[in-house]
Amino acid sequence: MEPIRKAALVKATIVELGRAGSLDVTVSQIAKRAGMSSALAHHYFGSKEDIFLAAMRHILSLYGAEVRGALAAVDGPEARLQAILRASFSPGNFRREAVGAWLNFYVLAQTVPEARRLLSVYQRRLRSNLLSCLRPLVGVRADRAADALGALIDGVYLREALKEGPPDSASAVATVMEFVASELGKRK
Amino acid sequence: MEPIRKAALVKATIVELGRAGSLDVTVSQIAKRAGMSSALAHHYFGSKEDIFLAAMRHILSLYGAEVRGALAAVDGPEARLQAILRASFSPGNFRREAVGAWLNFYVLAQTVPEARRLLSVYQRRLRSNLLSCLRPLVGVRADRAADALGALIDGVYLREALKEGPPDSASAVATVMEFVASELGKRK
DNA sequence: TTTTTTATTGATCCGTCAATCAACAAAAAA
DNA sequence: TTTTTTGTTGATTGACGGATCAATAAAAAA
Repeated sequence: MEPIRKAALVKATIVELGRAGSLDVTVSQIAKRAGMSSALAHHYFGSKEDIFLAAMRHILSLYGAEVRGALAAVDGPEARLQAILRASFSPGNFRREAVGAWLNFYVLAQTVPEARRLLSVYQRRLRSNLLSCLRPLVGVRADRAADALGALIDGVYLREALKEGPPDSASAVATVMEFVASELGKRK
Repeated sequence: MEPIRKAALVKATIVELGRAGSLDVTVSQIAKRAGMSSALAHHYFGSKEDIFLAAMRHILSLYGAEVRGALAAVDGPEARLQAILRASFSPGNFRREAVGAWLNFYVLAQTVPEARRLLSVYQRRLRSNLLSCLRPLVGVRADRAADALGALIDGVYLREALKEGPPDSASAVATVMEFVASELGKRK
């Protein structure tokens, strides 16, 4: 039962986090959505914080898997770059709940060291992925470009959280591609 | 007394928000830092939410003033663009507390309509400022570029919230400038 | 079959906190 | 001076929520 319950709770947490748009979500709400009592949630995870962290790990590993999959399917720095971006804004990651949850993970990271660590891991991995694509393309400028591109992706996520209506992957990718294209010196 | 007390509370709110890194700041904490009782805080502002909104307006208007001032001092689209960026990352805005507060305003905007409205106003104004600089420089690509640049600025703020140590204005501006430079087709 | 482990919940405890209120002080107006 | 307005707080209320616990059922092991 344990793995099933935990998975249900993690999923429910992400939904509730996205719905509420803040960390002010009660364990009872989460448990209810996952179809169990709050006591059971506490039984499997020790605390509310642990539930949040599990949800964070889930989203992060989902994202990681998607990127890895996309990278495995293509060849060459430009194609790889594009793959990373498409994965970053794929419907799996770039959806209301996930975006809402994401924003809150940043907040969580302000107070919970483990959350901060997880977010740092994500940032470092993204950076190193971007760097390996950019280095062959823009040489020494790759470092700065990777920083900018990473920040840009996060910024697009952040702004999506404010918009209403369903997220628009295509437009998000287009916005980021605009940056990449000009960075690579290609004008259409 | 009213304006003095209110100002003190607003300032204290920003400090506490930055310190805690979340909206989980009690009225008592804020009031204490501002040198008064929580009851008095409630007396002058009706509710905690009003205090947050006042703090938000304060930061936003501070930012607006800085940008306006910087714009008034220069001429020509490129110089104006640079002025906006320098103002965005000037020590006045780009400091620990303000950045921490900023992140939380995004969270607040998820639930409080007025907060969302304020943030939208900021975004629109920034966008229109950027657009007026970019249009003469990159023509039809200006729209997308303005979106990207706006998101990039927010993204740099977001990431700053995660870093430890004092914010580094220079490096932030450099990162964003990297984008602008390549957008304008200028390689160094 | 008896015993132990696992799954589950309702009720409850304990702390926190926004908001209110009664009371008091002090300045301003009458 | 008396009265009113303004400034201020300690104490209290009422609600909420994380965590714990006692109790029950059901499955697994002995």
